[in-house]
Amino acid sequence: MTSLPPLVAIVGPTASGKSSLGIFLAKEFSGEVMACDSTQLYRGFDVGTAKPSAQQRQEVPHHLLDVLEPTEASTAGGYRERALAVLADLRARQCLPILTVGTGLYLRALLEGLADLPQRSEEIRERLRVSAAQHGAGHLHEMLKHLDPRAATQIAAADEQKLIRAIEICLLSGKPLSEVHRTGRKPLTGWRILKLGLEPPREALYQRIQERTESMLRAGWLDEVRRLLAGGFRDNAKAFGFIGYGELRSHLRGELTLDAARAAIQQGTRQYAKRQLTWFRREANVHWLPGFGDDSHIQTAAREWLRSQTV
RNA sequence: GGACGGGUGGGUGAGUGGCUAAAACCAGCAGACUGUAAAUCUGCCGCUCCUUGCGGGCUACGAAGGUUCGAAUCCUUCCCCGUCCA
Repeated sequence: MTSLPPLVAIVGPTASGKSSLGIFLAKEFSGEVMACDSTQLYRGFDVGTAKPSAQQRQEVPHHLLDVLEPTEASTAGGYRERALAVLADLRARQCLPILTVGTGLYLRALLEGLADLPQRSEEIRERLRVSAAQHGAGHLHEMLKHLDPRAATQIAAADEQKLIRAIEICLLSGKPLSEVHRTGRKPLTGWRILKLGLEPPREALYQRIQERTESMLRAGWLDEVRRLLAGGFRDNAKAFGFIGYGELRSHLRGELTLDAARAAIQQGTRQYAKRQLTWFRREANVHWLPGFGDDSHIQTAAREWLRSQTV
């Protein structure tokens, strides 16, 4: 009854095997993989972001990897634009898009659209930050209360990052945030969205994170960091905030033992996986599979489900 | 053998007679999140009962006794750990 071409989105926590499942499904259904991950966008950050290998990328075309320099900032809006371009291309070639989704916000931005919000302004942010530092805690929240009382009730007084964004929008648009939020949101149309979720048992997932960290280190993660540091861009390059990169840099500087760095990475990754699960649980219409994406039973189940959806 | 210092909830660690189921931080769990999202923030966090209440009961600050209306906090003995002296 619907003739719209399907679009598959695989959601799941880090280390749940989204890439493997994506490649498997791409082969089965002659599709191509689109990463939906804020970190894999960055060139040069490969091992630590668990980017698909060169070989995997040869087997199946991958999109939205390696499109940013470490010093560039990725944003949900930017991702959406790039993704729309890729989708147009895949549609023209009648390829099945398969998104491997680590970054829930980016998927939502793509599927549901973003409101017509002004982009960030570093000048305003700087001013707000200075003002916050001068006036102390609670100041930004008070400010937002004046600009948009409704929005203020939804953002915690301590959440400086979100407060700044909200105030920024009010100032730039001249309207309250809660009003602007309701305008201009354009959901993705022309595709039939099929969402698959990977949710392995928590203990197994944590075990896998443990092991994957080890194997990333064996695979030359440290050398990668060394190379990036030699690249000489500024310390505050956003990508160095990704899990592990900061820790390994500290280790290379002799501030952290490798054991401590490894433990911190594993812990940070577990916490990240948890947050991803919290986000994805709210996602509507996800067909959940209770295991890892590289498990053949799960792959079969995914394939059968997709078949049943795309007859 | 002697002299000090110390043993607190999963961890670090505050607390020297009642306001203490015990600060703070970490870990853990749950949650929020429309342009930094691998980010940022929130709640819960001994066990248990129900009529879910700033409710009740039980257990808890190395162990055992004691003082006191009341002890993690004072006293005694014992057991551990650290440093120093022999």
